Amino acid sequence: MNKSRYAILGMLFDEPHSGYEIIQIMKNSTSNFWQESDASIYPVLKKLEAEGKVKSQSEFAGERERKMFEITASGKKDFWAWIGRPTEKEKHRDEMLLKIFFGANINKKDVLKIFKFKLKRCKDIKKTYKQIETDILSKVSDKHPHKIFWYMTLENGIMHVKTESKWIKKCIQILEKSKDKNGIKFKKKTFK
Amino acid sequence: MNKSRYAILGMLFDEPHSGYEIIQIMKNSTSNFWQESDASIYPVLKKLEAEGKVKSQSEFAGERERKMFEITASGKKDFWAWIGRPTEKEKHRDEMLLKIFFGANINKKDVLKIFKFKLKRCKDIKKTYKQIETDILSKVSDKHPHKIFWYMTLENGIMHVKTESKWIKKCIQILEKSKDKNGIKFKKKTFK
DNA sequence: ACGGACATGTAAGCAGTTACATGATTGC
DNA sequence: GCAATCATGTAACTGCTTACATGTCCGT
Repeated sequence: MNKSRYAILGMLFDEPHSGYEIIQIMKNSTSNFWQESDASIYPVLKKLEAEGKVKSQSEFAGERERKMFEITASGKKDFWAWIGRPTEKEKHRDEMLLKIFFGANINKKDVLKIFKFKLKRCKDIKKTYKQIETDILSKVSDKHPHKIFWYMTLENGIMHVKTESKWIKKCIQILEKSKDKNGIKFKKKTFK
Repeated sequence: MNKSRYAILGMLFDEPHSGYEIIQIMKNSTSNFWQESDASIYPVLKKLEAEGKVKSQSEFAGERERKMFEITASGKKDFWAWIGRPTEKEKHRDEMLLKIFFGANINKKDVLKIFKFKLKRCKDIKKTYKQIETDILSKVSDKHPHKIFWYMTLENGIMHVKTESKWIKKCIQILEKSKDKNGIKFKKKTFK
């Protein structure tokens, strides 16, 4: 339970939230660059409470319980300590790039299919981002201290998805111009 | 053992390699978007062999063994089946973006530190990419069927790292222009 | 003689996911 | 009356990493 705890601590920084709320907030705000599976939130919260980083209090709406968690002073200290530590390099795996890397072993049509499939996904993502911008971010007051940072993370997503689209289009062009290299066979070493 | 197997199968497509060689090749070529820890290669190779996707033959240089693995027809079939399947969305976690998302709870100086730290890392990565381009890629013959695809994956890295740098510089500018919002305090809800 | 690269593996552990389990409330 | 959403959790599994274990060969 290494990084999830800081995501949760950060979510609780301004005001108390229930586990369920944290899940919803993450889905609507950080899912672009940070997501936890639903089930993982509750055990982490439990552990954080045991360590005194958060404290909880149950609210009831009728019979239904809502356990609200509040960050403690010790939790804030942890959060800031994390902020101060150098950000670790993330090992991000890109399955599409792996496929493209092996492109010479795939026929051209299939490579193009991979590109076009991804391009479509990029378009969808771009649309989602634009929607977040108009539906959510633009409605937040400029005085809201978080707004500038929420905007930054969104902008990061927009810029990268545009870059990805540009790269794909460039690759498609290169591919379509290139003669099909299927004729040029590789000398294959095999034993037996 | 889900995706690693295809990375390995792909590496063996043209010619047999030992586990150790695969590790080296990955370090020098796909580490940008795909990496496996050293220890993970051997068990996967073992499993692939048990499934008949690769077959091995030991070579000896004196006492030292080198187990060379060759892909089988069944392995190639698996590889192509993977190529044909839609590429899964990857959940990539970006710790820096998470920190920035919580920027309102951090003092401005520390946010700038996070940006500048990442900017330096971007510069280093860019340098590495350029080195790969001049030291390795430019020396590969244009007729080499893999070259075009190796170039594409490298170009992807270069474009994204440039985008990231651009984004960071933009964010730093925004931050430096903005008045320190520390005065505007958030109404904090706490219980008790 | 010794460190570093070459070479292959095992064991333990952990972070995170999927699937499961339970039940209340709201809206149609 | 039923589906969707609200709400909290557990259990089992899996994929991956870290650390360990062993030994050879080569250059200085």
